[in-house]
Amino acid sequence: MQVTLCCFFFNIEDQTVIYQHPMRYEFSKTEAKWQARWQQHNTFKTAEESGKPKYYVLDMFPYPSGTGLHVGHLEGYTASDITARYKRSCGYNVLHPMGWDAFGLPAEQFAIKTGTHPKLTTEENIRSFKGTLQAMGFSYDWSREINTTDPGYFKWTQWIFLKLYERGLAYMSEVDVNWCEELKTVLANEEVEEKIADGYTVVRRPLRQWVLKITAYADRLLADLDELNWPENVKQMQRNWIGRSEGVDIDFELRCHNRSLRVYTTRPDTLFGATYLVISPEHPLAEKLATAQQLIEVKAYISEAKLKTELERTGLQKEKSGVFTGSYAINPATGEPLPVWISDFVLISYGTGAIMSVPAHDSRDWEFARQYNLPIIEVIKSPHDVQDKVFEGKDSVSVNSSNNEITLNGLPFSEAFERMASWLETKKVGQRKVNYKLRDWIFSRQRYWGEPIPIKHYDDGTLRQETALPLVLPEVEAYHPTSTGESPLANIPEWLYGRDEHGSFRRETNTMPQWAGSCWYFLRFIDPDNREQLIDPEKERYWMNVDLYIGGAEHAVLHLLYARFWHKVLFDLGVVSSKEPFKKLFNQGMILGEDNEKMSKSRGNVIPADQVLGKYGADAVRLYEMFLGPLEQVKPWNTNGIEGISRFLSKVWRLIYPEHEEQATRLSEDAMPEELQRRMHKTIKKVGDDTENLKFNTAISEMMVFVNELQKAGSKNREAIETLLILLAPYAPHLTEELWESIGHTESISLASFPSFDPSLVEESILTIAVQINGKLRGTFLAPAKSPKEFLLQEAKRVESVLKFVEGQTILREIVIPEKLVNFVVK
RNA sequence: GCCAAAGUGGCGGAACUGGUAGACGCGCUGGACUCAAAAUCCAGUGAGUGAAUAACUCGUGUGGGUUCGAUUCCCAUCUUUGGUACCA
Repeated sequence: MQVTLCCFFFNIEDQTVIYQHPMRYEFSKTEAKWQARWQQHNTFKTAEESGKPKYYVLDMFPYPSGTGLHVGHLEGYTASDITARYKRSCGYNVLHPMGWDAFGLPAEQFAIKTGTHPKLTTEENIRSFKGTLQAMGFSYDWSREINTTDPGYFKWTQWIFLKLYERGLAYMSEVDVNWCEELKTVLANEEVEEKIADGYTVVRRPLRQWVLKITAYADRLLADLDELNWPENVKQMQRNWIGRSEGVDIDFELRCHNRSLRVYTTRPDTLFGATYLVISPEHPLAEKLATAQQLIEVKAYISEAKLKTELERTGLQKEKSGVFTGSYAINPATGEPLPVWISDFVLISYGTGAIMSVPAHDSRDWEFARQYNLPIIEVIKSPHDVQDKVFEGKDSVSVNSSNNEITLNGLPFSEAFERMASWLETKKVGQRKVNYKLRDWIFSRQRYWGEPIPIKHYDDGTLRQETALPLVLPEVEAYHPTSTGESPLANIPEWLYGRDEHGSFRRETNTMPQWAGSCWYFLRFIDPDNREQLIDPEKERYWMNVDLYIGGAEHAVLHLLYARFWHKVLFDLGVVSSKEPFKKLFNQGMILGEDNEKMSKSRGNVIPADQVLGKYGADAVRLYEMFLGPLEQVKPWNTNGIEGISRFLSKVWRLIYPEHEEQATRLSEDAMPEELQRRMHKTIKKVGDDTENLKFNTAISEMMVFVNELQKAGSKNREAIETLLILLAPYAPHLTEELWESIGHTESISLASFPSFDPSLVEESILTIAVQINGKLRGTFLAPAKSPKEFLLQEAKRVESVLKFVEGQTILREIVIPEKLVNFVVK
């Protein structure tokens, strides 16, 4: 499998060729041959009409970057391709498509620098990506290729946006956004950390933005997670992100003000222990509550908080700060006056922007109380003195919690919660409330290279939808954002302004974020050329859900949450028939560089795909990526290891083209010896099970065992070899096609059906039984399968190496596990 | 801090529902073939004691426990990775 296409060896002295072997496996020739043939014969074109059951296996489609693909990117694609090929051989009608998530910042940044239209950059990158994917021999149905920047595609992205708009799920709002200085654009909350990590500056800044009301779907996004066959950790991450909590809104009457202050708490059971209230600096009452005496200090604190970046206010800052307003509120349970403080640890965007502090039972409140010398009152029975240390446990009972109307004393958490919540509700000072951490999705970006948001702003302030979709991007001279924070589109008057029967208008200059196109692309693969509809309902019903979705764990919340949200909206619109898009999700683990570090340009440890492909060929790369370890695991690349895979493929080749022979060997049509037959059936079972369960590493190892066996036995049995080739075909499609042809087949091996195994031949007929003394292995013996216990016991006592341990000892117990072992407990 | 996952030879990793730990591959050692090399094939390869292909002891992060028997179950603890971070 080395690059050596022809192995000429010259003798330096007499200049004659002394050895030439033409039938060594030449991967580059063979791979090119079969890739061309598959293309020519449309081998992997998905049938539209088919009586077969369907299987939809999807990769997270890539953003075609300028740096090209590296071996890490190929891991998931290889896994999905093996699955696709395997499912085809099992008789499924398989949909296995690929496309491009091609709107995005890098192409635009490049355009700003060089003036190259992002479209050109994108086209070129796609060409390179596609070349690599085709060189890997992936069995995509390329006739369904889609590109999110194609007007025929984003027409429907815009269409979905308008549907959101019609349903009140897309609205404009002046919001504090995460503004990225360098990129001159707004980022989603979910993107901020990533960009900061990349070295960008992100600040808070108020801007008029389009926002999608994902919070309206919070409950459904949470509830429907339960039915998904997804990795538990991804579901958990989404649950945490949605962050549902059940609590109570409580109104605290303000002394000296004719109004009340509403707080949200999940611990109404601790109300008797509330000793002060805290409001966020952005709270509308913040300044109003300041007494004359405190006003200067309060104002200073508020403006100081404004200047702090998000990072300073949340992140690393542990030390709490705050200022007393001078005002008091009344604790509805105790009637005691509680001082109202302002502190930036209270977030305006969550709950009511105000909290009641129970320092005895909340670590943040405890810290704050300590710092400002506020009283700490125990109301949950604590194992230690709450003056010294906070007690946050919920598995205790209430104490010191009673007044004339209500007592919680002695009650565990849930009962105390219920009793207090009901009491507050009857007193009309509280109300049960469910809150979510999830925020609405800031959806606009001040960029050129994105889907234009199809909305017209009229002079009189009304908004109307664009009627002619797609609304395409105009050509521009320069891609720089405007200084006002508007996208480059604001610089194109011809595009920007217009007039129609409703009056003159200005178009929306914001574009959509990159996530938009990937929210629904899996639907378009089903019906990529439909000009009338987003998707044909009948086709949608046949193909959805995605049966297997493979991609990186980095999309656990962003893409996967957004896509689920859109899908649910489309479900409500009747466009799709299912509530959830992805039935089964699988996250492949990252492949690290040879230095055990994440691959990155700066570290210089990136292994480019084309490089290893050129050196070892697609089959070896495919097999090696899968052999590296469990698919879900993070694992380092090791170029040495791929040699072993090359050797394995050469071994398979030599089963049919033995060394020093130019012709394919003649296969034997005789029946197999029983030993080999058992081996083969075991291999079929193991490879089938493991491939089904995406345990490709052990499937490959099993095939290696089988090949070693065939080689050792020198077997040329046709059935055995053909079986091997079919099992191996999803993994190493080119080599197996070539060998399949050379042993006389005229049809592609991808049309061959996966063999079935005979259960009676999978079990061994002769088993090795272990003999233990006191649980330690002391010997073994052979016994036929299904031997009775008595027989095993009797045989075990005859094993020579065991005798000396038994002699002179009393056997206290005899344990016999059929087909496994015999254990003597002696003394 | 909190949540989740994982710790097995020199390395990547295997081991079904508690039943012979280390499959398969890399690497390494020796041998065959060769003038020589490459390729290929054969044998060996967890550690220790032993002349030994005899035998025994130890061994799945660490310390305990349950069990005839634990990589697998329980408790504690350490480390690593991923996620999350004042969400009241």
